[in-house]
Amino acid sequence: MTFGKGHHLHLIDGSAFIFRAYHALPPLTRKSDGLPVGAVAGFCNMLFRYVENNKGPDAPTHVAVIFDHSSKTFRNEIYPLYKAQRPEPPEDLRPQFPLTREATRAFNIACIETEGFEADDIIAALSCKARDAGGSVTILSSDKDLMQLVGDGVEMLDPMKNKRIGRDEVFEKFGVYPERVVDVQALAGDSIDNVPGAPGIGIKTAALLIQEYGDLESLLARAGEIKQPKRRAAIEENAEQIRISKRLVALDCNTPLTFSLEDLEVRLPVADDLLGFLNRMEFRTLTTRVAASLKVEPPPAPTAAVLRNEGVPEIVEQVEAALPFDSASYACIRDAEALAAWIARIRDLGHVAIDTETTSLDEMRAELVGISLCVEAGAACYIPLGHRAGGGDLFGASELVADQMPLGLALSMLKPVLEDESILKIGQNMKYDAKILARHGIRVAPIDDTMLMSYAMHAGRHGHGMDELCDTYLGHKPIAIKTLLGSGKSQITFDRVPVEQAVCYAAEDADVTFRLWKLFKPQLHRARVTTVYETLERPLVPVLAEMEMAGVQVDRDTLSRMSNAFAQKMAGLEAEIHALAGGPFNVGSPKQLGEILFEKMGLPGGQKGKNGAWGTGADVLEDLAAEGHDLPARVLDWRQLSKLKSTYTDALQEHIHPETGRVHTSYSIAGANTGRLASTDPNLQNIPVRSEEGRRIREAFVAPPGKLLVSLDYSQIELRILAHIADIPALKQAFREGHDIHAMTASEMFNVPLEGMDPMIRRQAKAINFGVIYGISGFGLARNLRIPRADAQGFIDRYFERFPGIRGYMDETIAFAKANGHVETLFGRRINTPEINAKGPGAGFARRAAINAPIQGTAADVIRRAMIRMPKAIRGMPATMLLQVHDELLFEVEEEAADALIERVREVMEGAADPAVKLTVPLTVEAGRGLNWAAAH
DNA sequence: GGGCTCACG
DNA sequence: GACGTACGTGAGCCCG
Repeated sequence: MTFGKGHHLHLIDGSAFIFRAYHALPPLTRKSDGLPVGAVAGFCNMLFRYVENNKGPDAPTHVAVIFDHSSKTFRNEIYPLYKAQRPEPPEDLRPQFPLTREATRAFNIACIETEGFEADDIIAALSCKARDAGGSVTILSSDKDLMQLVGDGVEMLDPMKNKRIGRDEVFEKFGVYPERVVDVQALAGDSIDNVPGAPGIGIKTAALLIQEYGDLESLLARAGEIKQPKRRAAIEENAEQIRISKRLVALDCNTPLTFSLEDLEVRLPVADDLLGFLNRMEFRTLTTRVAASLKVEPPPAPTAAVLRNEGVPEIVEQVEAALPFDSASYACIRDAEALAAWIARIRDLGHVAIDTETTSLDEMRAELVGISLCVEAGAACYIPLGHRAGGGDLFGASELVADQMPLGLALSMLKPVLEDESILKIGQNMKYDAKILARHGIRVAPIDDTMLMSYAMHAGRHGHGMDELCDTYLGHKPIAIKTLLGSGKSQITFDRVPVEQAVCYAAEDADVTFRLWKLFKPQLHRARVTTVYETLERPLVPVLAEMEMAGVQVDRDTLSRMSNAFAQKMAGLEAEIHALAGGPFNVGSPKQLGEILFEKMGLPGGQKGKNGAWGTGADVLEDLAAEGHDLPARVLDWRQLSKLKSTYTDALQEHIHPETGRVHTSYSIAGANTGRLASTDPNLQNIPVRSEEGRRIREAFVAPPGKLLVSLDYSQIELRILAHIADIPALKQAFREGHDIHAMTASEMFNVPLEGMDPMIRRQAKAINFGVIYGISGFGLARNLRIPRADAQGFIDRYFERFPGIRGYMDETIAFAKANGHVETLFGRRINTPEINAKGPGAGFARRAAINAPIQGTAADVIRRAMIRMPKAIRGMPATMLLQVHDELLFEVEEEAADALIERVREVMEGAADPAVKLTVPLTVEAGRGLNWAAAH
């Protein structure tokens, strides 16, 4: 049949699949002869998954996998340097190229490559041809060079993210629609493919220019009109180079084809061919899997070796992770006999993935509704325990639905397993489940946590939530909780979800967790982060769980009184503000305030932001207030009170637990990229302290009768770490001798004596010290100190002159990040820096973040080490660790034991780097105590 | 739901 | 002459 309307062509970017597979998998070899086959294995998994996922009514009618033939193409005649700096493919990948072609043919999918052309050219020609014939096209690739083809029935699909790329997505990426993408690419160039472009012009700028001038030729013709001289020169002087670049990136619909679209019609795999190939490759598990899918007997293994029993575990894991998900296969456990069978299986295997379903995300209030277990990929079950009938009476109470195990019985059966030292419990964000189970008297141990594994390997690359990990690494979108619970006002709690639905959702979560674990466990080692995971991530889980469950006592009356006082003051201020403005308006609306200040009142110095709104930040208002304007001064006061009231005195009261009378925050271990913790619900890491008025909120954080709050914090820990890492003798000596580090810096920089130093000079040195930690810039320092930029730059220059090691540290860190795509802390924590080679303003952000990360991250590692050692160190003392605020730990302790506690904790904190890292500066800890947090700090 | 503003280290 | 910039977070509010 002639290809035409109603037909749908899939074009698979084969080369991208291969490289993806190669880098995603460990270097596997064929058992019988050592032939490298890792990439082939991954490639086959991807093809199998593709075939399985494309069977329904929406299935394509035509499909082809397109490969690059060789590295030399017609583009090298246009520009000899094109892709010239591209490294040769790795030694163990090269022999796998022909095998991937063979694999494609084994799947009975058209396999296409043409001498002298890139895969992209063939994809372009096929897309055009199919589109012109009236069919639709999906290109399975995430290659930006193909985005110019999108539109008119042609779309792309990123196969890893399962994300559709249409015209709008292209616009998002390039700032122009597909037909102008080549213009933008021609201007921006591409350092990876060696497309020269215009120097200093990145995608952002190129898009702006094309948007303004319409297209590339108009831009080149009117280049003289460009206002910014640098850009103008870059374009005027490189016009020819830009035109060449355009020819390099433009894909040609007329690339010759030696076959017709009809040749690409979808064909079913021929069982003998496909199984024969897979078997020859010795992909045992995949062979079995494919045979099952084709409903034929798997062929006997070619050798006696059965991979599962004889090692090469990774390949089994990879293949297992890729098995299709089947929610119909999940079991629902309703009686002790069935549960006993699963427990026996768990004991046999020595591990289990577990997930709890509850009525709330707040572990301190959540009620347990069910538990899911998974013992191997696809083998999962759900135990409903607390599901209730839909409606309920007036008070929301309702009966448990029938046919559920009694909660107590299930837990008493599971407890010995969950507490068994020889059985590994695997979870995604185990702190949550551990806390839920702890409330039922179960101490889960030992554990592994897939969220933390991902964090140890991929911090900075992407988030570590289960849905995202599953989609990214298993190519599967798990059932969204929203589909069960709904959202907004009509949202229900999990106990109201029908058991049948709950089984599919909950068991799948355990299944996903198990598969992620299978995948991540061997990868940790290859990423060299096993130690980080095992010493800085995993052991923190029980420590934080204890702290969160302990909570901190907060006095409701104190907060309530403060709220009332704030409300009164605010009302007064509001009246004054309205009077000054000559009419009422919403003081809390930056938009309205900006209009009042800069339009109605016509005050000077107003600046509009990028979306047309007047800036009304504190710095702007402070400047206005300093010029004697009353209204902005009052607004500043009002804002401070409003913040304190809504975020603290009001909101904190809501967080006091009805039974414990305490506030239980939750720390996310994998929240901040640098290794810091983040505190949520409520955030207890940003309780005011800098202003006198705000600091009083800390008076509401109290010690119970007979006890004291004790606070210990590291003094200048980040500067000390900088002094150590950058190896600055003067700084290190100052820290060893206990000098005032900022005064010392000022003395060194400005040649002034320490005695009788001007506080302003010291303040400037302090700002520079902090700036260095943040990846200093003249602009930033100038803004912070409110001095001219040239002066700020002068300070920085002098600083680098005096402490050349700092410069060295910065340069080396950037170079390391560029070469490796990540930076590291002293303890080996890895912070990925995917944007480090970006062009444009993003580059600055990435560079400063890369400079900051090892310093902030090392400090975070140090306090993590201290916290992990703390339970043992203070065992037997009448004391509890309550809170962490980045460089501070807060404890509650019986009065008489405060001295002993401080001594013990200080010892642990000051020695926390030992013995893994021998710091060449001392860490010192300052301690305070009192009846409330304000007094203890 | 994004942007603004502001609290902390 | 002004692409834009100090690093890392979370929460509450306004507004479309």
